[in-house]
Amino acid sequence: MPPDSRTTSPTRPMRADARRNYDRILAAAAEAIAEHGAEASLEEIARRAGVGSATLHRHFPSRQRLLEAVFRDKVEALCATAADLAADPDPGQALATWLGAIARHAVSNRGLAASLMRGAHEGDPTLGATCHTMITNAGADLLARACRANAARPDVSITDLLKLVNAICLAVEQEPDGVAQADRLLTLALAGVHPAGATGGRKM
Amino acid sequence: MPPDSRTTSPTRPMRADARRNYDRILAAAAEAIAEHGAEASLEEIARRAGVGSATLHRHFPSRQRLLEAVFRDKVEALCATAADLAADPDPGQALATWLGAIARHAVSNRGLAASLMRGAHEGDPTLGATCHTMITNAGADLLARACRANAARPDVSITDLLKLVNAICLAVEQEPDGVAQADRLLTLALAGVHPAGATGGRKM
DNA sequence: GTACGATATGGAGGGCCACCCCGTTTTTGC
DNA sequence: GCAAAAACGGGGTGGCCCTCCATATCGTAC
Repeated sequence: MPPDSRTTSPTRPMRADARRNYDRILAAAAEAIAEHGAEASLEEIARRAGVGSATLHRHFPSRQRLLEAVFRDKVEALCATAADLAADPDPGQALATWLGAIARHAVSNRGLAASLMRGAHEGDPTLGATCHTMITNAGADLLARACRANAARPDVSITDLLKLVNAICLAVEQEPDGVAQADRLLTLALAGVHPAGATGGRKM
Repeated sequence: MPPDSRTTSPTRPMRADARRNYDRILAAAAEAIAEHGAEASLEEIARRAGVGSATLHRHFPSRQRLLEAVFRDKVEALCATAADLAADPDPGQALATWLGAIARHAVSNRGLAASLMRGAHEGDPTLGATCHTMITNAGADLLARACRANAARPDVSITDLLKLVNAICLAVEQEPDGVAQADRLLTLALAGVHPAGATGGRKM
């Protein structure tokens, strides 16, 4: 959803050329990020979009904003998946499935993990609507259900869980067999290092 | 150990001024990396060291080399810790303790995780002696012992385990309460998401 | 102590980048 | 059509990484 595609709005609708450039930049950014990851050159994106670099910066004041716009629909899809899974008869399984889906998306869409990881932090008070908060909200229910069904430790937070998944994806996203690695590491983290049945706790 | 401090050596010893600059650069790099992480500006490091940027590049042909030199002693300490823990009566506990130690070091020494994560990969065939391989070798024993004591799943590799730890550290290293977060996430990953006693496996 | 060859140095410069300023062009509402 | 508002983009600034090569410094043999 580009900022002002809706015509009836408190803020004036976008001018036609602005909207066209906005879309072009988004398309070019998607391409470039797929090729070079979240650190893709903004100038190259502008070049590909056939737009001056100033225009890019006007539409997306920060790299994070651009990333969020690029991945908005993927994130929405993941949120929808979460909603579907909320009806799953096995809440523990549902949570695991969802985290797996995030991992799969994050590894095959370079830059997504980075986008999910950083909230609207650092003096960018775009209240709500960031990828980070969207995913967090979507996952909270899933985790709560899993907890209630005694399929997840009660002391684990959705924030920690997502941080774990994203950390894994970020770490393996530029390796050739990233998908396989992410899956293996996530499975490991969910099940724990100790063999099933061994004492679970850990002290240091 | 600077490359050629030893006087009896197949390669000629370093010239005194070269050695002085080498040390200065290392000190400046440690400072800068502590402040700005693994992506600290090389030019600023050279500036702080009072040397030209060419000198820095001559001594450390790549950022990775510089990181490895900066963190060499920390890594050696971790390896020594591993050696000590190899005598621990509880191999599972020993492994967990060691991984925790890595996490603590990695979070409080910004850049260490990044240095540990990347091996000598990408056309930099500095056979052996990289941080990555040192840590991997040190951990292999610990994991093998834990496995034998049935305190770790037999199908987990030391590579995966370290990747997990480093991923976590990389993800939280720039947050204010990084140490606490890293510890929480590592504990979670080691113990698993499922409450102790629940079925361990996960399918997707 | 001096002279000389080997070694190390660092400033200048090239290529790339993010970000901003401001004169110019395009769009829109009337 | 027209004027005001909105958007544009070339070009400038400053930062970064990295390399070249004329110069300075060191170690040594005498």
